[in-house]
Parts: sequence; C-alpha cells; structure tokens
Amino acid sequence: MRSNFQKKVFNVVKKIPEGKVLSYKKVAELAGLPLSWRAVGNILNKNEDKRIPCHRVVRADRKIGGYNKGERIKTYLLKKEGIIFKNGKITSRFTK
DNA sequence: GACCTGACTCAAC
DNA sequence: AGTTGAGCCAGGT
Repeated sequence: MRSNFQKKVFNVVKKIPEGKVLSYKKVAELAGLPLSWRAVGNILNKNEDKRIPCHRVVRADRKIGGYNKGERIKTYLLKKEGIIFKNGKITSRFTK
C-alpha cells in the first residue's frame, strides 16, 4: 500500500547520498513525521525497493537493524560505500 | 485487532 | 568501560 507516509519516507531515503547513513528516526523527521520512525522501520524493512537505498538506514543505536534481503547484504553494501562496521555496529559519522 | 519494527531508559554483567 | 538484554512506548501494514 502506497500511503502518503510511505511516499514521504521513500522520497527522503532516495535522497541519501552514497556513503551517508541515517537513522530510521532521522528519516521520519525529514519525512515530516518525527513521531513515526517506528513505521519507517516497518516500511523500509518489508518493502524491497531497488531504487531506495534502504540499506543506508540503520538504527539510532548504530546497530544494523533489519533488511529484507538480509542483514549481511546490508552491511556489505554499506561497507562498499565507506561505512565501517564493527561487531555489527556502525563506526562512521551519520546523522543520528 | 494482531503482529512487526525501532527508539528510549534502566539494570546487570 | 563497553556490551547486552529486557521492558515500555508509538505507529504502520
């Protein structure tokens, strides 16, 4: 279901540049619904959006979070973009 | 209404 | 000090 909320979230995530990583909460804020960050996790994790770098969205505590295709792929893609992972935790500058 | 996911807080090791 | 788990809350599908 493409709700207005999803549309906003997708739009924000699509704008995330390579090597940049945001938290689900931050995405919700940029989408204009700072209180709906929980929903952001649901949408990004369940929907496989090829054009949506949902792998660049991680948890605010710097952990991977979830991924439709697998957490391993998510970590791999992020590392390729310059994001360093340590024990499943991100060690890079990202807008919390 | 149920289930799922993430953020925040606190406690314990 | 750093890591981990559990519980609580909010919203969407």
